[in-house]
Amino acid sequence: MGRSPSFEKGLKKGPWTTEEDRKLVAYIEEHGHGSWRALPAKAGLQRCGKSCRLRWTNYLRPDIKRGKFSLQEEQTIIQLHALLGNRWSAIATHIPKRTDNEIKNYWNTHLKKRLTKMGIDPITHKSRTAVNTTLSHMTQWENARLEAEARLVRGPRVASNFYQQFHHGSAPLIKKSSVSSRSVPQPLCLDVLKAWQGITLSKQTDLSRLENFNKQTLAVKSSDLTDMQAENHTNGLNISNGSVNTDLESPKDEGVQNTLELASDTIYQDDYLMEAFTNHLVNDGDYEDGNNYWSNIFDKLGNNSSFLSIF
DNA sequence: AAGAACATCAACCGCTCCAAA
DNA sequence: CTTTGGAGCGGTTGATGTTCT
Repeated sequence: MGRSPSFEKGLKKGPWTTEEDRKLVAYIEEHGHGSWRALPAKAGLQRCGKSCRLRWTNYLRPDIKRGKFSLQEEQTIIQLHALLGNRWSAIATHIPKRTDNEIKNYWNTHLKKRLTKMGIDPITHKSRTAVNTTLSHMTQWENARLEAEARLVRGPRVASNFYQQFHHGSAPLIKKSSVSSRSVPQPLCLDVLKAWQGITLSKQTDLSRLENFNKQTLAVKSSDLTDMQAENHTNGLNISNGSVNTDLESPKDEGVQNTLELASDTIYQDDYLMEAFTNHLVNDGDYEDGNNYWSNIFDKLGNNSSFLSIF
């Protein structure tokens, strides 16, 4: 096999000229990109299809925001990277108008260095001087995350069955990307975490510190709020001022609160949220049984319309 | 002022995934 | 079931710009 490199076909490489950009944009605006391989000839470009696709998706597409990353975007990238690792395309789906390439570059040139300077390992997102207890918490979370993602890889039916079992609904559980058929379904565990962050964060007295991140990641649509408020106190949840609160009271909730109080770093507070999330929803016995894992989640959160909309 | 060192980021490469034949 | 080719992903490169000595 092996495809011929573009230079063997006499195709141009390197930086794009404004004339090439103009041709590419004009063609796509009129015809759509269609088959990328066929596009260059039709558009009158001496480029390979791959180069055209890259130029379009990373630079010319109209729905791209360029320029400096905001603090909020930075925090989101760091938190998503802690959760997803170097899965840039997955991270990009959660940061509007930014491309995976741009996020990857920004991580490699700015954020990674900054974290290193702060004494934080950019791979594990742990302080290099972290004590073993933190390590074990994060190991616990990582195991939980990998387990959940492994289930997703095995197939969406796993979660779907739970949903059917508890709610007899027909809403799809896996978000399918509208952009690409190839895209991996977005990890449910991430979305669940987001929802859970919204809940646990609302219990903090110092909510303002993370308010922006909370609003962004939970992404409660204003249109959902009415529905949510109508379901006040369903499953221990209630809605007010755009955030989700919980009435759940248990020794574990106290543990969550105590854990949160230990967190001193704004960005890395999510480490503790992960731990809180893991501890609260997943005890050792339950977690070995995937059914209990998901049924716990749906039991605690599933009747909330906004939460369901996440799926 | 000059050139060395460093930073940035667009673009490329090689690989995998997946649908269609 | 196997093969093929299009598309997308993540890692890396290299041209260009900026800062430092």
